[in-house]
Amino acid sequence: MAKTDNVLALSPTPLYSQIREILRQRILDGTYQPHQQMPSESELIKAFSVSRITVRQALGDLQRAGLVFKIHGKGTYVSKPKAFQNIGQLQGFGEAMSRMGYETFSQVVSIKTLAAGKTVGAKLQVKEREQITELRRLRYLNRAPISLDVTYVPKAIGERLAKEDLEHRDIFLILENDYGLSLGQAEMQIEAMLADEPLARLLKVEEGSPVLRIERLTFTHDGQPLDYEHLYYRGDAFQYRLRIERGHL
Amino acid sequence: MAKTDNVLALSPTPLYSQIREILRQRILDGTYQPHQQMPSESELIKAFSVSRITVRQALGDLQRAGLVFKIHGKGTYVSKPKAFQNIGQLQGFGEAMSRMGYETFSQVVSIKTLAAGKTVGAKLQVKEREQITELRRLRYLNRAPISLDVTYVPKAIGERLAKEDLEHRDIFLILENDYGLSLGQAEMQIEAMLADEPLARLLKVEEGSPVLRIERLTFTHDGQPLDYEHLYYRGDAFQYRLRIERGHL
DNA sequence: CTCCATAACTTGTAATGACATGTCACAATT
DNA sequence: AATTGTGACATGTCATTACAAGTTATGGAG
Repeated sequence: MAKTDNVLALSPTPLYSQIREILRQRILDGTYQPHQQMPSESELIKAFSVSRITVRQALGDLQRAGLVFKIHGKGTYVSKPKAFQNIGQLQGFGEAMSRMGYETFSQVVSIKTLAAGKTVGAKLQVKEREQITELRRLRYLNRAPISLDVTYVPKAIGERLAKEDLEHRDIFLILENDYGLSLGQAEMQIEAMLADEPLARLLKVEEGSPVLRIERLTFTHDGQPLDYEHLYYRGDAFQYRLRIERGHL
Repeated sequence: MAKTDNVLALSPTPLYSQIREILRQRILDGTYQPHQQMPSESELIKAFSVSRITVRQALGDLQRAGLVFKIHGKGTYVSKPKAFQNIGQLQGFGEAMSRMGYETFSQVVSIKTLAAGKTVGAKLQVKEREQITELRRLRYLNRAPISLDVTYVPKAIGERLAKEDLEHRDIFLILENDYGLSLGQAEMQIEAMLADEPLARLLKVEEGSPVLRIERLTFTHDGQPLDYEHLYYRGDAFQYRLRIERGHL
Protein backbone atom coordinates (compact mmCIF):
# COMPACT_ATOMS: atom_id res chain seq x y z
CA MET A 1 0.00 0.00 0.00
CA ALA A 2 1.42 3.28 -1.04
CA LYS A 3 -0.64 5.69 0.98
CA THR A 4 -0.58 5.30 4.70
CA ASP A 5 -3.78 5.88 6.57
CA ASN A 6 -3.68 9.23 8.18
CA VAL A 7 -5.97 11.37 10.28
CA LEU A 8 -5.60 14.16 7.75
CA ALA A 9 -6.02 11.88 4.78
CA LEU A 10 -9.70 12.22 4.09
CA SER A 11 -9.62 15.98 3.72
CA PRO A 12 -9.94 17.54 0.27
CA THR A 13 -6.86 19.79 0.61
CA PRO A 14 -3.43 18.32 0.02
CA LEU A 15 -1.54 16.96 2.97
CA TYR A 16 1.46 19.21 2.50
CA SER A 17 -0.66 22.32 2.51
CA GLN A 18 -2.42 21.23 5.68
CA ILE A 19 0.90 20.67 7.35
CA ARG A 20 2.18 23.95 6.00
CA GLU A 21 -0.76 25.77 7.57
CA ILE A 22 -0.36 24.00 10.88
CA LEU A 23 3.29 24.97 10.99
CA ARG A 24 2.48 28.51 9.90
CA GLN A 25 0.02 28.73 12.75
CA ARG A 26 2.59 27.54 15.25
CA ILE A 27 5.07 30.10 14.00
CA LEU A 28 2.56 32.92 14.20
CA ASP A 29 1.28 32.00 17.65
CA GLY A 30 4.79 31.62 19.02
CA THR A 31 4.91 27.87 19.53
CA TYR A 32 8.06 28.02 17.45
CA GLN A 33 9.95 31.14 18.47
CA PRO A 34 11.78 33.37 16.02
CA HIS A 35 15.31 32.30 15.27
CA GLN A 36 14.75 29.01 17.04
CA GLN A 37 15.22 25.74 15.25
CA MET A 38 12.13 24.08 13.85
CA PRO A 39 11.63 20.37 14.42
CA SER A 40 13.83 18.47 11.99
CA GLU A 41 12.36 16.81 8.95
CA SER A 42 12.55 13.38 10.54
CA GLU A 43 10.76 14.64 13.64
CA LEU A 44 7.99 16.14 11.52
CA ILE A 45 7.73 12.88 9.58
CA LYS A 46 7.07 11.03 12.80
CA ALA A 47 4.82 13.71 14.25
CA PHE A 48 2.50 13.87 11.23
CA SER A 49 3.03 10.32 9.95
CA VAL A 50 3.81 11.49 6.45
CA SER A 51 6.69 11.02 4.07
CA ARG A 52 9.72 13.23 3.80
CA ILE A 53 8.57 14.58 0.44
CA THR A 54 5.44 15.94 2.03
CA VAL A 55 7.28 17.54 4.91
CA ARG A 56 9.79 19.10 2.55
CA GLN A 57 7.05 20.53 0.37
CA ALA A 58 5.44 22.18 3.38
CA LEU A 59 8.74 23.57 4.64
CA GLY A 60 9.72 24.70 1.15
CA ASP A 61 6.51 26.70 0.85
CA LEU A 62 7.15 28.33 4.21
CA GLN A 63 10.67 29.14 3.17
CA ARG A 64 9.50 30.76 -0.04
CA ALA A 65 6.94 32.69 1.96
CA GLY A 66 9.76 33.98 4.13
CA LEU A 67 8.62 32.44 7.40
CA VAL A 68 11.53 30.05 7.81
CA PHE A 69 15.01 29.65 6.42
CA LYS A 70 17.14 26.54 6.09
CA ILE A 71 20.81 25.96 6.63
CA HIS A 72 22.23 22.91 4.93
CA GLY A 73 23.53 20.48 7.47
CA LYS A 74 22.12 22.35 10.45
CA GLY A 75 18.39 22.68 10.29
CA THR A 76 15.37 24.82 9.58
CA TYR A 77 14.90 28.01 11.57
CA VAL A 78 12.05 30.41 12.16
CA SER A 79 12.62 33.81 10.57
CA LYS A 80 12.34 36.94 12.63
CA PRO A 81 8.85 38.34 12.22
CA LYS A 82 8.74 41.00 9.55
CA ALA A 83 6.50 43.99 9.47
CA PHE A 84 5.97 43.39 5.77
CA GLN A 85 5.55 39.68 5.78
CA ASN A 86 4.00 38.52 2.54
CA ILE A 87 3.90 41.84 0.82
CA GLY A 88 5.44 41.73 -2.61
CA GLN A 89 2.50 39.68 -3.69
CA LEU A 90 0.02 41.09 -6.06
CA GLN A 91 -2.85 42.53 -4.08
CA GLY A 92 -5.52 45.04 -4.69
CA PHE A 93 -5.47 48.19 -2.64
CA GLY A 94 -8.43 47.36 -0.45
CA GLU A 95 -7.26 43.80 -0.11
CA ALA A 96 -3.93 44.97 1.27
CA MET A 97 -5.36 47.65 3.51
CA SER A 98 -8.17 45.64 5.02
CA ARG A 99 -5.63 42.99 5.92
CA MET A 100 -3.99 45.62 8.05
CA GLY A 101 -7.22 46.70 9.63
CA TYR A 102 -7.90 49.89 7.72
CA GLU A 103 -11.25 50.98 6.46
CA THR A 104 -11.45 51.81 2.79
CA PHE A 105 -13.97 52.69 0.17
CA SER A 106 -13.90 53.93 -3.38
CA GLN A 107 -15.86 56.70 -5.00
CA VAL A 108 -16.51 56.16 -8.68
CA VAL A 109 -15.65 59.39 -10.48
CA SER A 110 -16.46 58.27 -14.00
CA ILE A 111 -16.92 55.27 -16.24
CA LYS A 112 -16.36 55.83 -19.93
CA THR A 113 -16.19 53.68 -23.01
CA LEU A 114 -13.69 54.97 -25.52
CA ALA A 115 -11.13 53.95 -28.12
CA ALA A 116 -8.05 52.31 -26.68
CA GLY A 117 -5.52 54.58 -28.34
CA LYS A 118 -1.90 53.77 -28.85
CA THR A 119 -0.57 53.42 -25.30
CA VAL A 120 -3.45 51.60 -23.70
CA GLY A 121 -3.97 49.49 -26.80
CA ALA A 122 -0.36 48.34 -26.73
CA LYS A 123 -0.57 47.42 -23.05
CA LEU A 124 -3.86 45.54 -23.27
CA GLN A 125 -2.97 44.16 -26.70
CA VAL A 126 -6.02 45.41 -28.52
CA LYS A 127 -6.22 47.54 -31.65
CA GLU A 128 -5.98 51.30 -31.31
CA ARG A 129 -9.53 51.79 -32.48
CA GLU A 130 -11.00 49.04 -30.37
CA GLN A 131 -13.23 50.12 -27.52
CA ILE A 132 -12.13 49.80 -23.92
CA THR A 133 -13.52 50.96 -20.60
CA GLU A 134 -11.89 53.65 -18.52
CA LEU A 135 -12.83 53.66 -14.86
CA ARG A 136 -11.80 56.49 -12.56
CA ARG A 137 -12.09 56.01 -8.85
CA LEU A 138 -11.07 58.07 -5.87
CA ARG A 139 -9.95 55.84 -3.03
CA TYR A 140 -10.39 56.73 0.59
CA LEU A 141 -8.53 55.43 3.59
CA ASN A 142 -10.20 56.22 6.88
CA ARG A 143 -12.37 58.75 5.07
CA ALA A 144 -9.47 60.77 3.63
CA PRO A 145 -8.77 60.65 -0.10
CA ILE A 146 -5.53 58.82 -0.70
CA SER A 147 -5.39 57.98 -4.36
CA LEU A 148 -6.87 58.37 -7.79
CA ASP A 149 -7.07 55.10 -9.71
CA VAL A 150 -7.53 55.12 -13.47
CA THR A 151 -8.30 51.61 -14.67
CA TYR A 152 -8.44 50.40 -18.27
CA VAL A 153 -10.01 47.06 -19.10
CA PRO A 154 -11.40 45.51 -22.27
CA LYS A 155 -14.93 46.71 -22.98
CA ALA A 156 -16.54 43.32 -22.33
CA ILE A 157 -15.18 43.26 -18.81
CA GLY A 158 -15.76 46.94 -18.24
CA GLU A 159 -19.46 46.58 -18.97
CA ARG A 160 -19.81 43.84 -16.43
CA LEU A 161 -17.76 45.72 -13.86
CA ALA A 162 -19.96 48.78 -14.24
CA LYS A 163 -22.80 46.84 -12.64
CA GLU A 164 -20.79 45.75 -9.63
CA ASP A 165 -20.43 47.33 -6.24
CA LEU A 166 -17.18 49.06 -7.03
CA GLU A 167 -17.42 51.25 -3.96
CA HIS A 168 -16.65 48.45 -1.58
CA ARG A 169 -15.35 45.53 -3.55
CA ASP A 170 -11.87 45.09 -4.92
CA ILE A 171 -11.67 44.73 -8.69
CA PHE A 172 -9.12 41.98 -8.37
CA LEU A 173 -11.42 39.96 -6.17
CA ILE A 174 -14.38 40.48 -8.50
CA LEU A 175 -12.32 39.33 -11.47
CA GLU A 176 -11.12 36.25 -9.62
CA ASN A 177 -14.10 35.19 -7.56
CA ASP A 178 -17.03 36.26 -9.75
CA TYR A 179 -15.61 36.06 -13.25
CA GLY A 180 -13.29 33.14 -12.71
CA LEU A 181 -10.30 34.95 -14.20
CA SER A 182 -7.22 33.85 -12.35
CA LEU A 183 -4.67 36.61 -12.05
CA GLY A 184 -1.07 35.65 -12.44
CA GLN A 185 1.39 38.46 -12.30
CA ALA A 186 1.76 42.15 -12.77
CA GLU A 187 4.39 44.54 -14.04
CA MET A 188 4.72 47.80 -12.20
CA GLN A 189 6.57 51.03 -12.56
CA ILE A 190 6.76 53.45 -9.70
CA GLU A 191 7.81 57.03 -10.09
CA ALA A 192 7.53 60.38 -8.39
CA MET A 193 5.75 63.36 -9.88
CA LEU A 194 4.03 66.59 -8.88
CA ALA A 195 0.29 66.94 -8.59
CA ASP A 196 -1.18 69.12 -11.30
CA GLU A 197 -4.27 71.17 -10.60
CA PRO A 198 -7.06 68.64 -11.32
CA LEU A 199 -5.26 65.86 -9.49
CA ALA A 200 -4.49 68.13 -6.54
CA ARG A 201 -8.15 69.06 -6.27
CA LEU A 202 -9.26 65.45 -6.21
CA LEU A 203 -6.67 64.40 -3.64
CA LYS A 204 -7.24 67.55 -1.58
CA VAL A 205 -3.60 68.57 -1.60
CA GLU A 206 -1.77 71.63 -2.86
CA GLU A 207 -0.85 71.84 -6.49
CA GLY A 208 2.78 70.81 -6.83
CA SER A 209 2.61 68.33 -3.97
CA PRO A 210 4.57 65.11 -4.37
CA VAL A 211 2.63 62.20 -5.77
CA LEU A 212 3.59 58.56 -6.18
CA ARG A 213 2.57 57.41 -9.62
CA ILE A 214 2.22 53.68 -10.17
CA GLU A 215 1.59 52.15 -13.52
CA ARG A 216 0.48 48.57 -13.26
CA LEU A 217 -0.33 46.03 -15.93
CA THR A 218 -1.92 42.87 -14.58
CA PHE A 219 -2.00 39.58 -16.47
CA THR A 220 -4.16 36.53 -16.17
CA HIS A 221 -2.56 33.31 -15.19
CA ASP A 222 -1.92 32.44 -18.82
CA GLY A 223 -0.31 35.75 -19.69
CA GLN A 224 -3.22 37.69 -21.17
CA PRO A 225 -3.09 41.39 -20.21
CA LEU A 226 -6.31 42.20 -18.44
CA ASP A 227 -6.12 45.32 -16.38
CA TYR A 228 -3.99 48.40 -16.95
CA GLU A 229 -3.97 50.96 -14.19
CA HIS A 230 -2.53 54.32 -13.34
CA LEU A 231 -2.53 54.97 -9.63
CA TYR A 232 -1.76 58.37 -8.16
CA TYR A 233 -1.06 58.28 -4.44
CA ARG A 234 -0.69 61.22 -2.13
CA GLY A 235 2.99 61.36 -1.29
CA ASP A 236 2.31 62.53 2.24
CA ALA A 237 -0.03 59.69 3.10
CA PHE A 238 1.14 56.60 1.38
CA GLN A 239 4.22 54.46 1.15
CA TYR A 240 4.41 51.50 -1.11
CA ARG A 241 5.91 48.66 0.86
CA LEU A 242 7.28 45.38 -0.28
CA ARG A 243 9.59 42.64 0.70
CA ILE A 244 11.86 41.16 -1.91
CA GLU A 245 14.08 38.17 -2.01
CA ARG A 246 17.57 37.81 -3.34
CA GLY A 247 17.13 35.12 -5.96
CA HIS A 248 18.86 31.81 -5.68
CA LEU A 249 18.29 30.54 -9.19
CA MET B 1 21.33 0.84 -8.38
CA ALA B 2 19.46 3.95 -7.51
CA LYS B 3 21.19 6.53 -9.65
CA THR B 4 21.18 5.98 -13.35
CA ASP B 5 24.30 6.80 -15.26
CA ASN B 6 23.83 10.05 -17.00
CA VAL B 7 25.89 12.32 -19.20
CA LEU B 8 25.19 15.16 -16.84
CA ALA B 9 25.84 13.13 -13.73
CA LEU B 10 29.46 13.87 -13.04
CA SER B 11 28.98 17.61 -12.90
CA PRO B 12 29.10 19.43 -9.56
CA THR B 13 25.82 21.28 -10.04
CA PRO B 14 22.55 19.48 -9.36
CA LEU B 15 20.84 17.76 -12.23
CA TYR B 16 17.62 19.68 -11.87
CA SER B 17 19.41 23.00 -12.08
CA GLN B 18 21.29 21.93 -15.20
CA ILE B 19 18.04 20.90 -16.81
CA ARG B 20 16.40 24.11 -15.65
CA GLU B 21 19.16 26.14 -17.35
CA ILE B 22 18.94 24.13 -20.56
CA LEU B 23 15.20 24.70 -20.69
CA ARG B 24 15.63 28.36 -19.82
CA GLN B 25 18.07 28.67 -22.71
CA ARG B 26 15.64 27.06 -25.11
CA ILE B 27 12.90 29.41 -24.00
CA LEU B 28 15.09 32.47 -24.40
CA ASP B 29 16.47 31.46 -27.80
CA GLY B 30 13.03 30.65 -29.11
CA THR B 31 13.32 26.88 -29.38
CA TYR B 32 10.16 26.82 -27.30
CA GLN B 33 7.96 29.64 -28.51
CA PRO B 34 5.89 31.85 -26.21
CA HIS B 35 2.50 30.45 -25.36
CA GLN B 36 3.40 27.13 -26.91
CA GLN B 37 3.27 23.95 -24.92
CA MET B 38 6.51 22.72 -23.42
CA PRO B 39 7.42 19.06 -23.78
CA SER B 40 5.42 17.10 -21.24
CA GLU B 41 7.06 15.77 -18.10
CA SER B 42 7.24 12.26 -19.49
CA GLU B 43 8.90 13.50 -22.67
CA LEU B 44 11.49 15.42 -20.65
CA ILE B 45 12.08 12.34 -18.53
CA LYS B 46 12.95 10.38 -21.63
CA ALA B 47 14.92 13.19 -23.24
CA PHE B 48 17.19 13.76 -20.25
CA SER B 49 17.04 10.26 -18.76
CA VAL B 50 16.12 11.54 -15.33
CA SER B 51 13.30 10.91 -12.92
CA ARG B 52 10.07 12.80 -12.75
CA ILE B 53 11.07 14.48 -9.48
CA THR B 54 14.04 16.06 -11.20
CA VAL B 55 12.03 17.29 -14.16
CA ARG B 56 9.38 18.72 -11.88
CA GLN B 57 11.95 20.54 -9.80
CA ALA B 58 13.38 22.18 -12.92
CA LEU B 59 9.94 23.13 -14.23
CA GLY B 60 8.86 24.36 -10.82
CA ASP B 61 11.84 26.70 -10.67
CA LEU B 62 11.02 28.03 -14.11
CA GLN B 63 7.44 28.55 -13.09
CA ARG B 64 8.43 30.47 -9.98
CA ALA B 65 10.78 32.54 -12.14
CA GLY B 66 7.83 33.38 -14.36
CA LEU B 67 9.12 31.77 -17.56
CA VAL B 68 6.47 29.08 -17.78
CA PHE B 69 3.05 28.38 -16.34
CA LYS B 70 1.29 25.08 -15.81
CA ILE B 71 -2.30 24.07 -16.27
CA HIS B 72 -3.40 20.98 -14.40
CA GLY B 73 -4.40 18.28 -16.81
CA LYS B 74 -3.22 20.14 -19.90
CA GLY B 75 0.44 20.87 -19.78
CA THR B 76 3.20 23.37 -19.21
CA TYR B 77 3.35 26.46 -21.38
CA VAL B 78 5.93 29.11 -22.14
CA SER B 79 5.01 32.52 -20.77
CA LYS B 80 4.97 35.54 -23.01
CA PRO B 81 8.29 37.31 -22.74
CA LYS B 82 8.17 40.15 -20.29
CA ALA B 83 10.08 43.37 -20.41
CA PHE B 84 10.70 43.04 -16.70
CA GLN B 85 11.48 39.40 -16.51
CA ASN B 86 13.04 38.55 -13.18
CA ILE B 87 12.85 41.98 -11.66
CA GLY B 88 11.37 41.89 -8.22
CA GLN B 89 14.52 40.27 -7.04
CA LEU B 90 16.86 42.05 -4.75
CA GLN B 91 19.54 43.72 -6.80
CA GLY B 92 21.94 46.52 -6.29
CA PHE B 93 21.55 49.56 -8.48
CA GLY B 94 24.61 48.96 -10.63
CA GLU B 95 23.81 45.29 -10.82
CA ALA B 96 20.38 46.04 -12.25
CA MET B 97 21.52 48.77 -14.60
CA SER B 98 24.53 46.99 -16.05
CA ARG B 99 22.26 44.08 -16.84
CA MET B 100 20.38 46.46 -19.08
CA GLY B 101 23.50 47.79 -20.68
CA TYR B 102 23.82 51.11 -18.90
CA GLU B 103 27.03 52.62 -17.68
CA THR B 104 27.13 53.60 -14.04
CA PHE B 105 29.55 54.84 -11.47
CA SER B 106 29.32 56.20 -7.97
CA GLN B 107 30.95 59.24 -6.48
CA VAL B 108 31.65 58.91 -2.78
CA VAL B 109 30.44 62.10 -1.12
CA SER B 110 31.35 61.21 2.44
CA ILE B 111 32.13 58.37 4.80
CA LYS B 112 31.51 59.03 8.47
CA THR B 113 31.57 57.00 11.62
CA LEU B 114 28.94 58.09 14.08
CA ALA B 115 26.49 56.92 16.73
CA ALA B 116 23.62 54.90 15.36
CA GLY B 117 20.87 56.94 16.94
CA LYS B 118 17.35 55.79 17.48
CA THR B 119 16.08 55.16 13.96
CA VAL B 120 19.14 53.59 12.42
CA GLY B 121 19.87 51.66 15.62
CA ALA B 122 16.42 50.14 15.58
CA LYS B 123 16.73 49.08 11.97
CA LEU B 124 20.21 47.59 12.25
CA GLN B 125 19.46 46.26 15.73
CA VAL B 126 22.36 47.93 17.48
CA LYS B 127 22.31 50.17 20.53
CA GLU B 128 21.65 53.87 20.03
CA ARG B 129 25.13 54.81 21.17
CA GLU B 130 26.91 52.15 19.18
CA GLN B 131 29.03 53.34 16.28
CA ILE B 132 27.96 52.75 12.71
CA THR B 133 29.22 53.90 9.34
CA GLU B 134 27.32 56.32 7.16
CA LEU B 135 28.25 56.28 3.49
CA ARG B 136 26.92 58.89 1.10
CA ARG B 137 27.26 58.31 -2.61
CA LEU B 138 26.04 60.12 -5.65
CA ARG B 139 25.18 57.67 -8.39
CA TYR B 140 25.55 58.46 -12.05
CA LEU B 141 23.84 56.85 -14.99
CA ASN B 142 25.42 57.67 -18.31
CA ARG B 143 27.30 60.50 -16.59
CA ALA B 144 24.19 62.25 -15.26
CA PRO B 145 23.49 62.19 -11.51
CA ILE B 146 20.48 60.06 -10.85
CA SER B 147 20.40 59.34 -7.14
CA LEU B 148 21.83 60.03 -3.74
CA ASP B 149 22.38 56.89 -1.69
CA VAL B 150 22.81 57.09 2.06
CA THR B 151 23.97 53.75 3.40
CA TYR B 152 24.22 52.71 7.05
CA VAL B 153 26.16 49.59 8.01
CA PRO B 154 27.70 48.33 11.24
CA LYS B 155 31.07 49.94 11.87
CA ALA B 156 33.04 46.72 11.37
CA ILE B 157 31.70 46.35 7.85
CA GLY B 158 31.89 50.06 7.13
CA GLU B 159 35.59 50.12 7.87
CA ARG B 160 36.25 47.33 5.44
CA LEU B 161 34.01 48.86 2.80
CA ALA B 162 35.88 52.16 3.06
CA LYS B 163 38.90 50.48 1.52
CA GLU B 164 37.02 49.04 -1.41
CA ASP B 165 36.51 50.44 -4.88
CA LEU B 166 33.10 51.85 -4.14
CA GLU B 167 33.11 53.93 -7.30
CA HIS B 168 32.64 50.98 -9.57
CA ARG B 169 31.66 48.01 -7.48
CA ASP B 170 28.25 47.25 -6.08
CA ILE B 171 28.09 47.03 -2.30
CA PHE B 172 25.84 43.99 -2.50
CA LEU B 173 28.34 42.15 -4.63
CA ILE B 174 31.23 43.08 -2.32
CA LEU B 175 29.29 41.83 0.68
CA GLU B 176 28.45 38.58 -1.03
CA ASN B 177 31.53 37.75 -3.04
CA ASP B 178 34.30 39.20 -0.91
CA TYR B 179 32.90 39.01 2.60
CA GLY B 180 30.91 35.82 2.17
CA LEU B 181 27.75 37.36 3.61
CA SER B 182 24.79 35.86 1.82
CA LEU B 183 21.96 38.32 1.42
CA GLY B 184 18.50 37.00 1.85
CA GLN B 185 15.74 39.52 1.61
CA ALA B 186 14.99 43.19 1.91
CA GLU B 187 12.12 45.34 3.08
CA MET B 188 11.44 48.45 1.10
CA GLN B 189 9.24 51.47 1.34
CA ILE B 190 8.80 53.74 -1.60
CA GLU B 191 7.37 57.20 -1.35
CA ALA B 192 7.29 60.48 -3.20
CA MET B 193 8.73 63.70 -1.82
CA LEU B 194 10.08 67.03 -2.95
CA ALA B 195 13.76 67.80 -3.26
CA ASP B 196 15.00 70.22 -0.63
CA GLU B 197 17.84 72.57 -1.42
CA PRO B 198 20.89 70.39 -0.60
CA LEU B 199 19.40 67.36 -2.33
CA ALA B 200 18.40 69.42 -5.36
CA ARG B 201 21.93 70.72 -5.67
CA LEU B 202 23.44 67.25 -5.59
CA LEU B 203 20.99 65.83 -8.11
CA LYS B 204 21.20 68.94 -10.28
CA VAL B 205 17.48 69.55 -10.30
CA GLU B 206 15.32 72.45 -9.16
CA GLU B 207 14.37 72.71 -5.55
CA GLY B 208 10.87 71.29 -5.17
CA SER B 209 11.31 68.74 -7.94
CA PRO B 210 9.72 65.34 -7.41
CA VAL B 211 11.97 62.70 -5.88
CA LEU B 212 11.40 59.03 -5.33
CA ARG B 213 12.53 58.11 -1.85
CA ILE B 214 13.29 54.48 -1.16
CA GLU B 215 14.08 53.15 2.25
CA ARG B 216 15.57 49.71 2.12
CA LEU B 217 16.64 47.38 4.89
CA THR B 218 18.58 44.36 3.68
CA PHE B 219 18.99 41.19 5.72
CA THR B 220 21.47 38.37 5.54
CA HIS B 221 20.19 34.96 4.73
CA ASP B 222 19.65 34.20 8.41
CA GLY B 223 17.71 37.35 9.11
CA GLN B 224 20.40 39.65 10.49
CA PRO B 225 19.88 43.26 9.36
CA LEU B 226 23.01 44.32 7.56
CA ASP B 227 22.47 47.33 5.38
CA TYR B 228 20.02 50.18 5.81
CA GLU B 229 19.74 52.61 2.96
CA HIS B 230 17.93 55.76 1.98
CA LEU B 231 17.87 56.25 -1.76
CA TYR B 232 16.73 59.49 -3.36
CA TYR B 233 16.07 59.16 -7.07
CA ARG B 234 15.40 61.96 -9.50
CA GLY B 235 11.74 61.67 -10.34
CA ASP B 236 12.29 62.76 -13.91
CA ALA B 237 14.92 60.16 -14.65
CA PHE B 238 14.08 57.03 -12.81
CA GLN B 239 11.26 54.56 -12.51
CA TYR B 240 11.37 51.68 -10.13
CA ARG B 241 10.19 48.62 -11.98
CA LEU B 242 9.18 45.28 -10.70
CA ARG B 243 7.17 42.26 -11.54
CA ILE B 244 5.09 40.64 -8.86
CA GLU B 245 3.20 37.45 -8.62
CA ARG B 246 -0.23 36.76 -7.24
CA GLY B 247 0.44 34.27 -4.48
CA HIS B 248 -0.99 30.82 -4.54
CA LEU B 249 -0.28 29.75 -0.98
C1' DC C 1 -27.16 13.89 -34.80
C1' DT C 2 -26.58 14.49 -29.84
C1' DC C 3 -25.03 12.92 -25.58
C1' DC C 4 -22.10 10.56 -22.72
C1' DA C 5 -18.88 7.12 -21.10
C1' DT C 6 -14.30 6.11 -21.58
C1' DA C 7 -9.52 5.94 -22.76
C1' DA C 8 -5.44 8.36 -23.09
C1' DC C 9 -3.18 11.90 -22.22
C1' DT C 10 -1.68 15.80 -18.88
C1' DT C 11 -0.02 17.65 -14.09
C1' DG C 12 -0.67 17.03 -8.77
C1' DT C 13 0.17 14.48 -4.56
C1' DA C 14 2.41 11.07 -1.82
C1' DA C 15 5.28 7.03 -0.02
C1' DT C 16 9.76 4.78 0.17
C1' DG C 17 14.47 4.24 -0.39
C1' DA C 18 19.11 5.68 -1.31
C1' DC C 19 23.14 8.33 -1.32
C1' DA C 20 25.47 13.15 -1.20
C1' DT C 21 26.90 16.90 1.40
C1' DG C 22 27.29 20.22 5.16
C1' DT C 23 27.77 20.82 10.40
C1' DC C 24 29.22 19.75 14.82
C1' DA C 25 30.74 17.43 18.85
C1' DC C 26 33.66 14.17 20.71
C1' DA C 27 37.25 10.99 20.85
C1' DA C 28 41.64 9.46 19.14
C1' DT C 29 45.98 10.73 17.51
C1' DT C 30 49.91 13.47 17.18
C1' DA D 1 47.40 21.14 23.91
C1' DA D 2 46.40 21.19 19.21
C1' DT D 3 44.94 18.56 15.42
C1' DT D 4 42.62 15.13 13.08
C1' DG D 5 39.38 11.88 12.20
C1' DT D 6 34.84 9.92 12.72
C1' DG D 7 30.18 9.30 13.54
C1' DA D 8 25.60 11.32 14.31
C1' DC D 9 22.44 14.22 12.42
C1' DA D 10 20.82 17.86 9.55
C1' DT D 11 19.24 19.16 4.76
C1' DG D 12 19.99 18.34 -0.54
C1' DT D 13 19.43 15.49 -4.53
C1' DC D 14 17.47 11.73 -7.17
C1' DA D 15 15.06 7.26 -8.59
C1' DT D 16 10.91 4.51 -8.53
C1' DT D 17 6.20 3.62 -7.96
C1' DA D 18 1.37 4.58 -7.31
C1' DC D 19 -2.72 6.83 -7.42
C1' DA D 20 -5.64 11.35 -7.85
C1' DA D 21 -7.53 14.67 -10.69
C1' DG D 22 -8.22 17.75 -14.74
C1' DT D 23 -8.56 17.82 -19.99
C1' DT D 24 -9.59 16.23 -24.47
C1' DA D 25 -10.68 13.30 -28.27
C1' DT D 26 -13.13 9.48 -29.70
C1' DG D 27 -16.42 6.13 -30.31
C1' DG D 28 -20.73 3.95 -29.11
C1' DA D 29 -25.60 4.35 -27.40
C1' DG D 30 -29.71 6.60 -27.72
